[in-house]
This record gives sequence, structure tokens and C-alpha cells, in this order.
Amino acid sequence: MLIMTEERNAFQTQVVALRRTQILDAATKVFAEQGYHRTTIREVAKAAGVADGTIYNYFENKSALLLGILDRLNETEARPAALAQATGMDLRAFFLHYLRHRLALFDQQTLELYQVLLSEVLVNPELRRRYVEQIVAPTFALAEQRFSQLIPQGKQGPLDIALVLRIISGSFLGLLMLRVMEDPEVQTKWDDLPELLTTMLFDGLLPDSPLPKAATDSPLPKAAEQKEKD
Amino acid sequence: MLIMTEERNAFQTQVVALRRTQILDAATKVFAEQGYHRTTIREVAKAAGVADGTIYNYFENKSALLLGILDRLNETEARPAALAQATGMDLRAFFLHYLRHRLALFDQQTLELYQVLLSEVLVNPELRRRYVEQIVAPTFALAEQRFSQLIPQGKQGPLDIALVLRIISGSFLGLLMLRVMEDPEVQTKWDDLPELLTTMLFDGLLPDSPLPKAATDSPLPKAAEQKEKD
Amino acid sequence: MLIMTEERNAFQTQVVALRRTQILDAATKVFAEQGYHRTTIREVAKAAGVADGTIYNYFENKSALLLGILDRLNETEARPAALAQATGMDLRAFFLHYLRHRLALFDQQTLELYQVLLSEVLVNPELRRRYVEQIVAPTFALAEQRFSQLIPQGKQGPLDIALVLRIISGSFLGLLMLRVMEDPEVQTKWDDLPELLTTMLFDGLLPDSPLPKAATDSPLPKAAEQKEKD
Amino acid sequence: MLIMTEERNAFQTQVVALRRTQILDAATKVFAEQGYHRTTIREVAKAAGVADGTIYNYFENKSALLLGILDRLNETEARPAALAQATGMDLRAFFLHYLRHRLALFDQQTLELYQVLLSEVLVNPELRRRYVEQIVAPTFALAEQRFSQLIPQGKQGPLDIALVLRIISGSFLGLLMLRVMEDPEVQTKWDDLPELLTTMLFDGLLPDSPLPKAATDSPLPKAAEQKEKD
DNA sequence: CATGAATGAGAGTTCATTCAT
DNA sequence: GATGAATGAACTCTCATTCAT
Repeated sequence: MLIMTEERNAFQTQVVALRRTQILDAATKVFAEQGYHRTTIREVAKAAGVADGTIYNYFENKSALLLGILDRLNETEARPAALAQATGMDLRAFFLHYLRHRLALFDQQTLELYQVLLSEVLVNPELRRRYVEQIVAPTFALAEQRFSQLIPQGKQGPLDIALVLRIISGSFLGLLMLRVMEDPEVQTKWDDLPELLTTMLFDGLLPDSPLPKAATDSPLPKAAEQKEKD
Repeated sequence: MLIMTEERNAFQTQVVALRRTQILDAATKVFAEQGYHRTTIREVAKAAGVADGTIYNYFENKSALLLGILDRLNETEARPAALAQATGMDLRAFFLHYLRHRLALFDQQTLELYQVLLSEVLVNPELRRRYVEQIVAPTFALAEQRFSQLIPQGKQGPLDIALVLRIISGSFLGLLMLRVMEDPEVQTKWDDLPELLTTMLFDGLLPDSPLPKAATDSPLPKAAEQKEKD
Repeated sequence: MLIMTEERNAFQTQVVALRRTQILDAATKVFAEQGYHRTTIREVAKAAGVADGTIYNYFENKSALLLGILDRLNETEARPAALAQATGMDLRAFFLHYLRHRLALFDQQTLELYQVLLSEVLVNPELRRRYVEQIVAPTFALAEQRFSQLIPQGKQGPLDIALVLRIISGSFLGLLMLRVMEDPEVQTKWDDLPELLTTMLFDGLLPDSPLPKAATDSPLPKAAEQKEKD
Repeated sequence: MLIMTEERNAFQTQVVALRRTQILDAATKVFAEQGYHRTTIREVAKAAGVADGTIYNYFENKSALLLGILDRLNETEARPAALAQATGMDLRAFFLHYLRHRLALFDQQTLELYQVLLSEVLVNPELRRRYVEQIVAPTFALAEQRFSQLIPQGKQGPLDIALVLRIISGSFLGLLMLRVMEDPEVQTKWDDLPELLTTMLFDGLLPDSPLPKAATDSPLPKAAEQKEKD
């Protein structure tokens, strides 16, 4: 029985999307396990349950698999930022909330994926370009905007927000690398990091007693934190 | 005339060391320029002015070149930390000093080398193990020790020093990656980072006015800084 | 309403013929443009506006496309010979007429097609067999017959007509190749060739002004030849 | 024992030349047997008794093997032209001499080689360029020069020498193709072609009776020729 | 020890052909 | 019959590594 062309196309589009997903899933898995260079197209194909050549019906070449993985990551990454639109928080609460959310995302699988991606991003210019364009830059842009909104009036004076954000993101990225490097401290205390990072950034490394910020802080930071827990 | 065996051996040892250096210099250069995987042994050999096979008299395989580079890095890295033994500073001054020193080390060449090393560290378990063992762990150990010494009595209470150090190192590592990714903010304001990082960590993200550090800062930070410059 | 089986078959036959034509047209075009080996079935299919697989309903494999092209060529080639049946000419006039006709056929498209066909004929035994069987041999047979008729009585004595025809055809074939090789002389003076060839063949290479070679021929050609033998 | 650098280099150069020869011999053989496209690098390597990779130490890629074969042909082709410098002949004698020489060169092996080369020349632009540059063009240039010298004063009037040469070369090339196509006439009467071609070109297709050469020729050449015919 | 030609396993990629829909 | 995604054999080429000189 003939299917209407439209339905047919829609169906085909879905099938194509599924195949891509199937292949990218497989690629993600084997890349995460063995690294990009150590993995052959044949292994990806086998993991995906397709023939070698089939992969080339969906991706131009091996490197395009990485880009494809990146693009998917982009889609899943975009949302946390959206989620973070939560209103009614002060900067500290928002910050803590956001960090918790981000760090919680990194299960073993995701971690290994980042491991591969970052490794290649460092060394593959095209991938780096896409990574910066699709993920880094938009994230910074959004973050700068939100930050500006959340900084209490009359505070932002001395600090270069853009650069502050780089430092924060940098510490995030760096912690990711340390975890990948299996640093025992970071591994075992991963879940403590959001609080610690927040405390450090808002109270400083050497909080005085009487803490200067204690007075200006939102009255119930701990309570606020508890509320936001996803 | 024959040379005494001992002298001969000493001579030989030196020759061997020189050859290794020569090869590692070449490897560092070409790896930094083109990345590890894109570089062939032949290119390393040509850059070193030796034959392909000669490299295998000094290194077991291509991957051992990376390990060799790492080992040398280790030697040169250990010293800045030692240098930083500068006394008579409070924590903040020391911190600023140390950061300036470290960031200043990253000229283009070194940066590219780290780019390659980090890329492979993420993906090559043996290299990672060595990197952690030789560089990361000792650095943290030393840092923890110095930190403990420098933290004023009665201050370290609530903070997990080990984890704080990870965050600091992490932000350092992460900024490195952002710079490698050619983030324009990080690239252009690289030299502002030590001050900003110090300010953030000691004064917090939302410093009160009147700024607390104005009062607590060491009287002559700039002078102190200048003195320490190697 | 059902169609009578016969009509149906006739219709079907026509459809099949049209499809074959459509595919061969496309194949001719793309082969001529890119060469046989550089062209993929997919490209032929796209040019024909059908799916890859459809081609295999009409041709056993890629090589059969060449055979198909050859067969069609055969049909169109047969006719010029028929055309040339023009009567009332002497041999020289007929010859000139025929050459003009043949050479005029080689527009750019046809030329490129021959380029591909000859290239493959040289190397593909089956194609060669068919080319010889269908085109070369019949052409020679017909030509020999017509030649015999046209040669004035008492003239054909010393010459091996079959071989003479090979030489004539050969020069034709060779000029084709030189043109394909973009020899500038042949390219620019293509239209002068029929006259020149006719003159050469009928008047000889060193025509006398009042005529024949009889008087001017070198007195001892054979002797000269014998001496020079390397 | 150490060899002087100079000797060493000379030796090396010879070794390299030998390897190239060895590989080109193998390539010539297998290409001639199976055609260029049907032959894999592995087969060439096996025929040459070396490993696959070794071929790439001497030739950039598969196509370079064809160019290499062409270059060698060039060297061997150049000499016949030089040989033909024989003096003291008139045009007809020279012509016959040259044709005999050229046609005699085509043993089975050489023929098959031309088969492959011509096939690719038709379709591979780079090869064609080199073929024209190295062989066709110089040959025509030389031939035009010699022809001009040999044409008796006051004769060259009506004929376009360049074009005449194309026709002659063309007939040669075309006869080659017909022989490759296993035309029985050309195959069996290959050795008669020089005489016939010469006769045709100098006496014309329809020699008048009384045949001029009949008178001046050695008494029974034609008769002899006829007898030899299969 | 130095050399660098030889090696050959193995990689990414292509594409003629098949066949379920 | 038409489709075109799937197939996987086969190809060219690379390059880390070896080893005779």
C-alpha cells in the first residue's frame, strides 16, 4: 500500500534521525571507552550494528562523528541554561543552584564523553571552532546577561564580569579535568564542590570574623540552597 | 688511545643524555606545532637531525616521547614551586606572586606543548598516571603544606584545604584551556588574571565597599611582586 | 479495465525501451564528461532521474552500460555508411564525400564519447569483441565491397584492398586520438582533413604539377630501402 | 668498513635507480597483462618482490607508476628518431626506413604496454599532458624539420606539412589500435604495412598504369609481397 | 650506535550491487 | 518495477617499527 508522500517523508526523516542517533550512540560509547584515535570506524559500525559503509551514509567522515556528538551535546546543554532561568533568587542562590545542576549531570558516561571531546577540542581546530561557537560562546553570553541582572545595584564596580565568568567556568572545566585524571579528592568530594565553590567565591578564601559579607548576604542562604535542590 | 672505561662510561652517559635532549627538543617543537597524532616519527627525526631509527635507540616508541617530554616538564615545573618558597609574605601576597609567576611562564610555545600534553593525558592512561604521579600529586602535596603554614591561625576552620586547592588549580587549568580555545577575553586579559583571581578568592565575588582588602593588603604588594621576579 | 495482454506487452516493451534510452542517454553524457571509471552508478542514476537500483533492472552491471552505448552507436553508425551509397561518383569523389560526412559527425560530445569508448575498448576484452564485431568488422566488409565496385577496372591490381582500408581507417582513428589529445594542428584544421587526406591518397605525397608520379619518382626506391635497413 | 661518502652516494643512487626499474618493470608487466585499473598496488608489489609500502618510497602514488613508465618509454623512444638521422636518403627511402623501424619495435610486450598507456592517456589529463609534451610534440617537431629538409625543392607548395605529419602519425597510431583490437588483417600483415603505406603515400591510391615504380622497381618486389600474404 | 629502506598491518573510505519495502 | 539504504569487499595509502649495513 502506498503511503502519502508527506507521511513518507516524515517517516523517512524519522528513520534517518534514528539511524543517526543509533550511530552516534555507538560512537559515543566506543569513543568514551577507547578514545577517538584508538577507535576504528569498523568498531563504531559494529557497536551500532551496521556495516562500515552505512556510517558514511550519515556522516561525511570519522571526524564528523565527533561533530555530531558535539551537536547533540549542544542540544542537551542548552536546556540547563534555560532551566537556570529560575527567578526570585539572589546571585548566590542562583549560583549554587546552577553549579549543583551542572555537576550532577556528569555521570560516568558523560564524563568519559567529555574526556574524548576535550581531548580532541584541544587539538582539532574545526572541532574547537564548533565547540566554542556552539557551546562556550553562547554560554558565556547568556551567563553575562544573567549575571548583570543578578548583581545587586552598586556592586559590579570593580569586577570585570566577563573575566570573572571565565574564571568560574575555568574552575569548572579544570575540576572536570582533575576528575577525569582520577584525582581522589575531586572524585570523592564531587558533590561538595558546589557549596565549597560558592562559599569561596562569595565569602572569600579567608572569611573574616566578623564576616563582611555575612551582613549583606541574603538572610537564609542555607535555607535557600535547600529549596533549590532539584 | 683508549679511554678508561669509567671515563668512557661517563662520557657515554653524557652523550646519551644529550641525544635524548636533542630528540625531546625536536619532539616538543613539532608536537606543539602539529599535535601528537598528526606528527610522524619521521618529522621528529628530521627536526632532531637524526635518522628515524635512531629515535628508537633512545625511546621505546612514539608514546615514550610524550612521557619523556612530561618528565622534563616535571623537572622544570618543580622549581617554580620551590622558588615560591619566598618568605615573609602573607597568604595573599604569596598567592598573587605564585599566580603571576605561573601564568607568565605560558608563552606561546609552552602553551602549545600543554595543549598537546593535556590532550593526550585525557586519553592515554599511562601518560595520565605519570602526569598525576609526577606533577599533579606532588604539586598538591607541596601546596597543601605551604598553604597550611600560611593560613593565619584560627582561619582554616570551615574550609577543606585539599579541595580548595583543587578548585584553585582547576581554575588555573580551565583558564589554560580557555586560552587554548582562543577565548578572546582570556587571551587579551591574560595578565590581569592573577590580580582578579586573587581579589575574587580573598575578597569574594561581591566585595563590600569600603573594600576590605584596602585595609588588609600588604602595604607594598607591587614592590614585593617585583622582588620575586626570577 | 484490463488491457489485452498483447497490447500490454507491446506497451511494456516500449516503456522498457524508453527507460533504456533514458539511462543510456544519461550514461553517455556523464561518461563523456568524466570518463567511465570516474563515474559512479549513482551519478548515472541521478543524471537519468532514476534510482540506483533501477539501473540494474535494465543493465546487468556497470560495464553493460558501455555495451549498451556501443550498441546504440552501432545503429547510428550504420547509417552514414548507408547514406554514402550515393551513386554516380567516382572513387575520389565518394571518398571525399564520405570523409567529410564522418568527420563532421564528431562534435565535442561525440568526441568525448569516443574517448571513453576507445579507452575502454583498449582494455576491456568483452567490449573490444563487441566493438570489433558490431562496428569495425561490418564497416570494413561494407567498405571493401564498395571499394571494389568503385575502383576502375584494371586498377586494383597491386594493392591489398583490405589492408589499404585499414590504413585509411587507421588514419581516421589516429586523427581522432590526436584530436582528443588536443593536438592544436588537428584541432584547428579538422575541417581541412578530408581534402588533404583525399589529395594525399589520390595524388600522393609529392604531386607533380603536370601530374603523376611516374616521371618524378626516385629511380631506385627499393634499392635505397634495402641499404638503410638497420 | 666505511665507504667514502661520494662512493656511497653514487652507490645509493644506483640502488635507487635499480629499485625504480625493478618496480616499473613489474608495473609494466602487470599493467600490460591486466590493465591499469584492474591492477592493485599489491599486485605490482608482489610482482616486483617488494612490500606494498616500498612502492610508495619510490612513487608518489599509483598514477605515478604510469608516468614513470611513460618516462622510460620516452628515453627508449627518443633514440629511434635519432637513429633516423641517417643521411643520403631521399624522402621516400627515409620514410620507409623509419616506418619499418618503428613497426618492428612493437613486439607483444610493447604492444600491451601501449594498450594500457593509450587507454589511460585518453582519459587521464595529467598523463595525456605528459605524453603529448614528452613524446608527441617533440616527435612532430623533429619530423617537421626532417621533412622540410627532405622535400625536394619546389615541391612542398600545396601541402600543409604539419597536417600531413598528423595524418601519417595518425595512421600509425590507428593501425596500432587496430592491431590491439586484434584485427586479423593488421595482425597478420603487420610487416607489410611499411611498404604499403609508403606506396600509398608516394604513388597514390590509384597509381596510373603504366605504374611508374613497376618500371623502376626491383623486378619482382610486388610479386614477392603478394606471395607472402597469408 | 646511526642509518634509512623495507616492511606490512591496518586505517579510512568508496562504490557496485542487493533486496526489503 | 522503482526505490535507495544497507552492504562489505576491496582499494589506496600511511607510518610506527625493524634490522641489515
